[in-house]
Amino acid sequence: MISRQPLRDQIYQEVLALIYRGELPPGSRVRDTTMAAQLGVSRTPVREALLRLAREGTLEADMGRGFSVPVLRPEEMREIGQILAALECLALELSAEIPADRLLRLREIDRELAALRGDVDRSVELDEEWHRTLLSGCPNTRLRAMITNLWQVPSRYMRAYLRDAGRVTLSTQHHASILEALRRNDRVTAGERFQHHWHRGIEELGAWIAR
Amino acid sequence: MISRQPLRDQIYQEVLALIYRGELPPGSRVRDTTMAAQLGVSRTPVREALLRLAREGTLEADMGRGFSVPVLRPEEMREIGQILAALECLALELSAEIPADRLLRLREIDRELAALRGDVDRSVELDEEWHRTLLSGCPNTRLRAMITNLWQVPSRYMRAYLRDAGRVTLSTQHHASILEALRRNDRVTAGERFQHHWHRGIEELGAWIAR
DNA sequence: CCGGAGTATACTGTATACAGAATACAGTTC
DNA sequence: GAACTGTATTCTGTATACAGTATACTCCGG
Repeated sequence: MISRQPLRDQIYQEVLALIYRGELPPGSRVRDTTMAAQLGVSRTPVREALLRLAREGTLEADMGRGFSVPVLRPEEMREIGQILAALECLALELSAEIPADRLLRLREIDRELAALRGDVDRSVELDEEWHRTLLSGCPNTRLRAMITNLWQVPSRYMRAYLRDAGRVTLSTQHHASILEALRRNDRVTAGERFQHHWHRGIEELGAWIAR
Repeated sequence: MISRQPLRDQIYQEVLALIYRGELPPGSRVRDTTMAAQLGVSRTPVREALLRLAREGTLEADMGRGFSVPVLRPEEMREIGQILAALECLALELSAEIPADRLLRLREIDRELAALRGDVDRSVELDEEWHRTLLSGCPNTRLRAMITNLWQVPSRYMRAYLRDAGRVTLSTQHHASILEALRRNDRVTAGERFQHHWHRGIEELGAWIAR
């Protein structure tokens, strides 16, 4: 079965990648006509992609003034962080006991993450994959999709932070302590540690943005 | 200050209202060209509105086959219900103590809700307003916006249910018990009752859809 | 040398046009 | 009479065109 994806979805991915890679830095305007020319498509699917990104918080849309990459605000990161912490905890609660092979896979990702030095994009990707893997057993499809979508905001913040601060030590020790609780199937403790993990991350990013 | 709203937003509201009112029943296809002609605008802003509705779950978008109003599935209601229960609880936790005048306003809405007989749309609107009012003190703007957006799914289900079942007794007694806990500023109990409220609602709707 | 008004340019928001795919229907064959 | 195939029509997805508005630049006055 071959899959035909609408242009808007491919463009969506492409623009997201551009923002993630640091081209299109915060504050820069995104002109649909320019983007269309750059990607070799027309404005219509580009605008559809940009409108979606705007609704998801990765872009800003001012009436009559088009789209721009929003500047990083500690507030925004805090708000999204609170939401994601709650939703990921919920997803964990709704999941059945995490099977051993998945716990193994999670440890493996952490190892790879710890071994990385300097590759910002790969680091954040691995962190995201860790969370996705952890919650992959949650039967609430809609919830999983929402979490994946919301992640693009922290993703943006983390990439900017790591790139700027040079610090590529994503807190794998937090991950480890969460896994430890899960290995005992102690969901309550795991949830608490999850919350703690998020709050620490928010604080760290907030302090950095405040400069 | 006059507000110029993009057409796509006005159309968004309009189509949403059409679905809510029961025109465009579940399963019916929504053709952008027809809708555009009906509203006296072009296809472009219509498609932008429909794409947004599709991303929010109020419409379905099949590649190459356009848009349609999804049929009601107990699964979907359960999934959204779990998410909304968690998010509204979070919003309540993040809120400062509910001031007396807001508690009064909430009681007033409940009274109005109890007095209604048969007006489905008004009932659901009031129920939504009750929740919006309750959480209006939450400082997490993003969270509030998300909750409002997510509500369109339960809204659709509740309207269909009430219209079909004829039963217009939206559980105001649950509301009352939640308010009672809040009056004592007992957030934990209020949260628990909130969860209970949602779960009962989900069960009720689920049982009805299963027929 | 600085500030403001006017014009020119560029860009957004919306409308229309076009191409390819999906569906429905009819004709033909078994 | 039923099933399949070819064709016509409709509709989606994408491209292009147009109009109104915001921005930038220049020219003039102070």
